[in-house]
Amino acid sequence: MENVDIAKIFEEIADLLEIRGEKQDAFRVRSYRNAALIIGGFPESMRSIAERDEKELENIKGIGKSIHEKIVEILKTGKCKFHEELLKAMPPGVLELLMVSGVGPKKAQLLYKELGIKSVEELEKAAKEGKLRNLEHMGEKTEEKILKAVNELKSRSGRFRLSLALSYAEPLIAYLKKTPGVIEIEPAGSLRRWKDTIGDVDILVTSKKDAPVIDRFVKYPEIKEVIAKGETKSTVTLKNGLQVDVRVLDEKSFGAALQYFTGSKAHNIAIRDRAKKMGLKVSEYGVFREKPAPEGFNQGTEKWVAGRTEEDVYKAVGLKWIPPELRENTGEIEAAEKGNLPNLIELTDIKGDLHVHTNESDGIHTLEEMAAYAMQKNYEYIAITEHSKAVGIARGLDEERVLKQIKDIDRINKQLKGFRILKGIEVDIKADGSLDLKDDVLKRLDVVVGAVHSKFNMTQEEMTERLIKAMATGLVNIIAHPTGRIVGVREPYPVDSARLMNAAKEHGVILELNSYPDRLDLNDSYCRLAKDMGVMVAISTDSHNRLHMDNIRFGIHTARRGWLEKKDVLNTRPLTEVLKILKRQ
DNA sequence: GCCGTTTTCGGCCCGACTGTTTTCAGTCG
Repeated sequence: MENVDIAKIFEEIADLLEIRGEKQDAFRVRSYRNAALIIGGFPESMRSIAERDEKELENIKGIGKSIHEKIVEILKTGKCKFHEELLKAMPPGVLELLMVSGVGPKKAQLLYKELGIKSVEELEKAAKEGKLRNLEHMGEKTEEKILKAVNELKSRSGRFRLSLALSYAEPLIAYLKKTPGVIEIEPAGSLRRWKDTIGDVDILVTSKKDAPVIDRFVKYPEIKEVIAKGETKSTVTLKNGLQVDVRVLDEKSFGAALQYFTGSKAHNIAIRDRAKKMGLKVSEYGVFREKPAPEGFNQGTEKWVAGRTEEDVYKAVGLKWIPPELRENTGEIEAAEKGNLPNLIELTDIKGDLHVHTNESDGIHTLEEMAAYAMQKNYEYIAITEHSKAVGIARGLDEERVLKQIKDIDRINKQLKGFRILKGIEVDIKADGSLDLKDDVLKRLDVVVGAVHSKFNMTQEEMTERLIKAMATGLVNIIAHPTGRIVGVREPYPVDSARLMNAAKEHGVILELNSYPDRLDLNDSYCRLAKDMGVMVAISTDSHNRLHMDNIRFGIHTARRGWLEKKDVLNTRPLTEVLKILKRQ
């Protein structure tokens, strides 16, 4: 039971309570949803916290007595009695109805109560038969909308990877920029927070009065369907399935809107809650001070106090500006309050790349070409780390070819000034935890990256043992693939992260954060855990061609999401320090 | 169900859009 599984149970409890719709449940629903948000985004697993000390769970803000007990119950038994009871009273299919856009708890309840609908299929059937239009607050249009949404749900492929969403959003932004009267245009939402997957794209625009922003937006040729179109807001679906929201704003409220639409939801709720306690109200239009109603009036007045820039908004609620990547309500607000925000790593801090392939194994460019591109990026060094022989499909190197490459690199290094190619390898960690190349050859290299390429279906314990054994050889500097996660394709292979990191610390091993936009080996929560446990991280690209080196920006933003600072990352250091840390000099 | 610079009870984030209504309920972000 990982955090996501626990979060899912609480999310379902919230849904079920909401559909049940008893008045006194409304705020319980919020509590469960809030708990799901917090647990889902929590940097450490509930399991390892509970193992250390169950009482610690109660210290987490948003988790009280009841939810604390339920977490312990779920960890112990794998399920939650309260959840099961709710499920018994409500056919599980009714929950599915919430996945249909336009159907929320109230409609789901109505559909179930009045028509006995308890699955998406039944909903579709009833809509086709024209049975929905007779229900309260529903008509023909609702019926149509639901049918459309059901089709949409059937064809929807889920969230988009960040890199893909960027490739769709950038041309659209360029298109909108050409609208006469546009002043400023900025993507917000999870795109701005650099989440590794994106549900939809939010674009904010400020413009002169009456600029035809929305009118031009809905004419974008890539649009499949306009879902909503108002004066200041419009929602569409693109042909590729991506949903895009555009909001047009006054300059005066641009900062407030940027803050609001950047999210995350959990962060915003916390910010608004905080503001309220200070007698302020935060909306996308600004920060307002509420004045009490004068004698004889029902309603007080509001005074606009901030909103032009994000800095102003945060300042108004007594906080330092918080980088978008941190806005998940996982401690950043408290840190901003105390002035303890991390000084996040920047792209320009990176001095080299420690995981690069050439055409000697499965890359496409030569040693010289890769080095030249790295120099162009103002790097001081790169490490050439080919696959080893066990990875036959990638033309992995055996001992003999490694020795030959060492000679090649020595030769090229002699011709280079102010730049050095490090001799390395991405050695395969075999199923039993042994390494794929002989010790004496590995010892001759500057850097050894260990990686798993086979038998991903091991149990968590077996996989953790395998990695720890490899670390214990004392020959591995950097461990790649500690989660093996491919965004949207494969969930992480199971590793006991706390144990892994303890072992990394013990053996002086560094964890690799792979910058492939869809192959995040270290995700943000692992980064944060690594930071908390004092384990160093290397942000690498695993480049197979020279342009892959540009992917470093995805790694940087993942690292920022994981609160990493310059000092936490190996390859922000100059070459001499790196070699010292790798204990090769 | 959670929380506390409104502290153990009484609050709990805010606004736009749609479709149904004729002043509003539901959904979404």
